Amino acid sequence: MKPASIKDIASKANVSITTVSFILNGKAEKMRISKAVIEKVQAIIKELGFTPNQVARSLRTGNTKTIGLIVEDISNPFFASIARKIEDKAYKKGYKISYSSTENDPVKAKDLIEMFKSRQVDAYIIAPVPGIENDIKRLLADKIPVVIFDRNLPDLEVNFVVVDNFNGTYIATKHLLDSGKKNIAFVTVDLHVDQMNNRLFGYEKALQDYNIQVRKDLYTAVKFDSSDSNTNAQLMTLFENNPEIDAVLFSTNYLAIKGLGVLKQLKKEINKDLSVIAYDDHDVFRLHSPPISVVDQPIEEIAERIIDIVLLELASVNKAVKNREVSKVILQPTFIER
Amino acid sequence: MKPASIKDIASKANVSITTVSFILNGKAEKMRISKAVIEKVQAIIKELGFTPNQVARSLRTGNTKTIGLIVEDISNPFFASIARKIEDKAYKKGYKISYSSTENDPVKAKDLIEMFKSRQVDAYIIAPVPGIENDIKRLLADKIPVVIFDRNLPDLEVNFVVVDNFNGTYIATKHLLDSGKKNIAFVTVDLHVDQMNNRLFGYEKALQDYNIQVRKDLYTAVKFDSSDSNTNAQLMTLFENNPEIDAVLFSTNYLAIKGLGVLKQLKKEINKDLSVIAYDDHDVFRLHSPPISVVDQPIEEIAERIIDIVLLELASVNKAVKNREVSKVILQPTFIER
DNA sequence: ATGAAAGCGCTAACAG
DNA sequence: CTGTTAGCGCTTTCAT
Repeated sequence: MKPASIKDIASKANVSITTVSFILNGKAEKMRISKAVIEKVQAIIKELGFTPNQVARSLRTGNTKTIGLIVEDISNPFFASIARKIEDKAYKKGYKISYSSTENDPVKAKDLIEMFKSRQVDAYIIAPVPGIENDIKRLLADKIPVVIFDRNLPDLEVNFVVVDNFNGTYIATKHLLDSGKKNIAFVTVDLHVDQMNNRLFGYEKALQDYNIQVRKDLYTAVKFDSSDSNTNAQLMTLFENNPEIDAVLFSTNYLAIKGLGVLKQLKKEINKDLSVIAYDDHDVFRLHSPPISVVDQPIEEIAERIIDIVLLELASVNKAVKNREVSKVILQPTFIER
Repeated sequence: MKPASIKDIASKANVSITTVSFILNGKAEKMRISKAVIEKVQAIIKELGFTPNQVARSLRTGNTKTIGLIVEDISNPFFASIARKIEDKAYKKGYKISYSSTENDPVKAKDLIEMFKSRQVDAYIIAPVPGIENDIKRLLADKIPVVIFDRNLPDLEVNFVVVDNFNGTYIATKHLLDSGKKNIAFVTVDLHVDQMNNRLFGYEKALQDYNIQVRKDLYTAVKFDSSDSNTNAQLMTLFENNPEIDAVLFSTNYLAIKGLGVLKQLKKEINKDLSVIAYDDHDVFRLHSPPISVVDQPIEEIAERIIDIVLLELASVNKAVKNREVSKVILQPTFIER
């Protein structure tokens, strides 16, 4: 049985569909529709369990009450937590979230934006991959609200919410140096995105500030889509070839998790043979014996700022077309010593 | 600037919109449209970067190429991993995923189904909360594909993919008993859903099979939305009041993670003072010192079976209306000894 | 082999 | 205060 339509409601109530539509959209008051009619119509709506067809509504009004969320990988706890928070707030405003994972593939990312576009999502929340700048530019040109996060695209005049990655590794490295470490390794991922670059710079700058030479051989970039065994082999090599390493800073949580596995295999004793700092907190680090210090990103706040900006833009999109300033939010990471 | 419509393409190519539509939908051949026209139209489509408006298409055809995913909490790694797998396969078939978290609240769950319905999603993947049976029944009555997972609703004739929860705790408990444990505590969550009930039954049955009496005081049910500190206090009490506990089985991964924190505080030494088994694997358990044994659910396979069933139903929904048998998939957990 | 036209369900300008 | 009506962009039947 097909669901009831506005027409059915109208005929059953002996009113026009306009009347029903107005009541549905809370414009009954403004249109001075009689209380009696309003109540009658609402009773029938309830009786038939009628819900307006959002697709038809979208076609007519041009907005879908849907926000597109594009991240690298929704199963990464960092993104999953943000997704959850965003969903929560969006839901309260009647918005739904459609998500997609780019796997850091610009082609897929472009394709996803295309798909979302054809589905007419009202706004985009994107953790950008390199090479996607033009697609985002096009969105912006069409006055569609966009917020990017996690990574910034410095060339783009777009809302963003990022964490100060440079400072994150800077304070972590400084901490290691202050506690007397001399040979600090840095393990990162082979992605030349703004955020990873800055994490490297923070590490290097701290070393320089302490007049310690940056040693290329203590720096390892693991390929993004490297297999588990390749990653392990690469890390293994790093530690075996450089037994003088007395501390290691991992630039992502999943690398740190892999690294801990490798160190365990090598029977390196953490805090005795060497110190470990991870980036992005995770239960693993808190419960590890010994616990692992981390650079923590304020996930809740990231999510909140993102969705606030989106909802703000969404609310004002039909209002004054005054060119709103873009929001540039840079949050500070914190170092959690354990 | 508004995006191009099929009309624009048609007029620019001097053909009717029908022709364009046929070409768009791969029906050009069948309609024997000349090659010249096809090529001309396609060139113009590419030139204008035209993509069909999926909303209009949906209104007309009644399908949105969107699947609604309703879980308890998308940020839970179990659900996030499944979400990722499902997204992947769905994407390849041109489907997008809209997700929502129920927070185990039947009211919210109902509301979500309502929202998805009004958005005309083509199919539902649901980790059901109690009290939602009727809403699912209604979906089924409307011949909308539904797959439920994680928890079964025994009263419903609906596709499901679940893991044998009874057997999961049974084998874990048996393992503990075989290694000579006598006072095995069971920590679970205060949710009387099929899946949690079965985990309790598996534990109890194993004890009975070994002629060991089930002791109520070694069983603790933490409230679902209990605060961290309350949960910790409750666990603390359990271990302090019952120093004879020589093993503990946690029925969820997040409870086990909290439990490990508490045991750490109590300075209990794992594998010496007592053994610990968790439910659902997690990096935390693998990397823990000592590593924690777990009952592992085959996440990949769960996701695969779910999406396969959904896509199958979606593909056959317009075909013969023969009443397809519902798929009942029960997967086996494995015990990972560490 | 191609075009005209109806209509999916809804909103909102306009007319009474 | 309420009704009529014109689309939103697309698919598809029917006609040519």
